[in-house]
Amino acid sequence: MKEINKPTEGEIAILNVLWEKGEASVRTVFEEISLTKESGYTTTLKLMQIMLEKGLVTRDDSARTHIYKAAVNREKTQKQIVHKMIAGLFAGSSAQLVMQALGDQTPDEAELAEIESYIKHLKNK
Amino acid sequence: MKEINKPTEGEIAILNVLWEKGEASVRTVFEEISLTKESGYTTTLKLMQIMLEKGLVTRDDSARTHIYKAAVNREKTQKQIVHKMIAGLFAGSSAQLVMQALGDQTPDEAELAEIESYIKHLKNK
DNA sequence: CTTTGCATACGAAAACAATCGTAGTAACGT
DNA sequence: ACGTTACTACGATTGTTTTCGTATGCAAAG
Repeated sequence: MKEINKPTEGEIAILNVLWEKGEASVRTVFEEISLTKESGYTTTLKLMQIMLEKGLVTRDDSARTHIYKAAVNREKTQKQIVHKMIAGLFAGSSAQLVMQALGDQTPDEAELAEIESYIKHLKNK
Repeated sequence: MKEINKPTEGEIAILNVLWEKGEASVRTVFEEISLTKESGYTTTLKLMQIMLEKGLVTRDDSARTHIYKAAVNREKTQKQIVHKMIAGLFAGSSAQLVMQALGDQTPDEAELAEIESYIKHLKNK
């Protein structure tokens, strides 16, 4: 049975960089994260080491500078978190979440159209 | 200055009960929470006392049994959290969140229709 | 070769969250 | 009136996450 390893907030930030870039060194991740958050290099390093232990990332340590990759699937992880959120905050109604999300910061036309067609797709099932 | 008081998970569970019921005693909240979670009465009590300090709830302590109310707006709080999530986990694309939410656990026809009409509404703006 | 800089490793503190035990007290049933 | 039950208060413990300081090693530049 696969254990549900809910990444922490700090871990998610790191995963985002790895998902985005495919792979990255600690420094690269650190610099990316530093853009929005204030903390030291070794903090990111430590966090990534912990994530390695947890199996959230893998790394190639054949070279002096280790290169990390996400070991968990992006969509799957997102789904986990969103699901938890729907359950906890929206009493199981995904519609509520959706409308909250849409109302929050209206997406552009293209995005709306995308969602619409996705809904059509769902209805024809 | 508007405080960025992000409630913790345990606090959200309590807020949900208060939002749902309008107001409630610790015991009422505790019993509601006990349905899904295992922990002691005083844990809920303590948490609610902390929430009072943080300003997340108010209470009427004129009677022996204190009655609590949520002090933060439900939609606003949901919005805060969802927004944070979109920013952190979906790189600013609410459409992605929406589709993740919908794909996660397909909502029923009624919900889909509701969302559709909501999108139409957004487009005509 | 030596200095300097960038890497990793790791322990430990700090910050935050959740849990519980115990004490004190008001209310209630009998 | 008395024992039992239902509350609140609050300190202390435990658990988790984040943060940093320091040790150590390698490698490139001078």
